[in-house]
Amino acid sequence: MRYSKQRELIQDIVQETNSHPTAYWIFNKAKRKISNISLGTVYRNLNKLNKDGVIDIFYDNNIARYDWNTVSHDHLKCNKCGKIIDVKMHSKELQKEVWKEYKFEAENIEITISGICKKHMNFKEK
Amino acid sequence: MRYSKQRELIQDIVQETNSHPTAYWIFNKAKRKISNISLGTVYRNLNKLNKDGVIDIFYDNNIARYDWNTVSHDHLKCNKCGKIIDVKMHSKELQKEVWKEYKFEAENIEITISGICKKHMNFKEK
DNA sequence: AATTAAATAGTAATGGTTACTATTATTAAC
DNA sequence: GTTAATAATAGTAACCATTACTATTTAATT
Repeated sequence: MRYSKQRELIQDIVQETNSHPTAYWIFNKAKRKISNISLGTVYRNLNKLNKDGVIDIFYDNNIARYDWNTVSHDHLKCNKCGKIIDVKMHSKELQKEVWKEYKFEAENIEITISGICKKHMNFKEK
Repeated sequence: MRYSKQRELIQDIVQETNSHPTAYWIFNKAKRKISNISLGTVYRNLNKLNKDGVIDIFYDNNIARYDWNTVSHDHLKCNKCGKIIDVKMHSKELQKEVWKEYKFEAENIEITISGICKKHMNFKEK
């Protein structure tokens, strides 16, 4: 793979945020540095970086989000503010369970927990 | 909500399969009974049935799949054959864990495990 | 039977993503 | 440093899943 400043920038943008950005968000951020960068370039490079194991893709409902964190982990998504945070659940046990119960050889376990984050919880209901 | 034979048919189709069909699959199946049914009608009614709690929606990467099974459960997806099967993991414990560790109030836990199903596993590598 | 409004078919529009193509830029060889 | 080869780009068109729009049909109510 040949060097390109566009790809370097895209990788930097993904690796500098914890916001699990969409391609479009990355595109807009990238435009501040390379004003004529194309959305296609963003997608092409995000896919390339993902195939090379540099970044992760996951789907939030039907839209792709990109993550610098490539080690297996899970997500909490707040239904009030939409924020997604990384967590590590004990999914090793799930892998064992799924093998024992279903003879299924788990390669990837994706857990998305939606609910209400600390910040947006009502401690007292009126 | 007023009766419509289209909605009844769509509900029947979803409830008669374990294949976690897409809207388009349902649309094609429905056409065999109502040849001029419209794809928009399929989508509108799937959403309506989901809001009424009659069926479930979940996302397989970026496409919606529909499920007659509305009680909380999880999915195993085989990377070889694409088949998705329903399983029940012990996610009550995850709910507790996420509360204890992150003070996050889980409402919905979605676990998708991809890997290799029994049928497509190689027991002996050459 | 007449009235009302919800649901439909058909089609256009939308949003996210990929494909295409002429041009540009990186790398390797001289 | 030039040249040659070709990977990557910008810009745009195409694609696919889904939603929105609108005139017409149909179920329910009077």
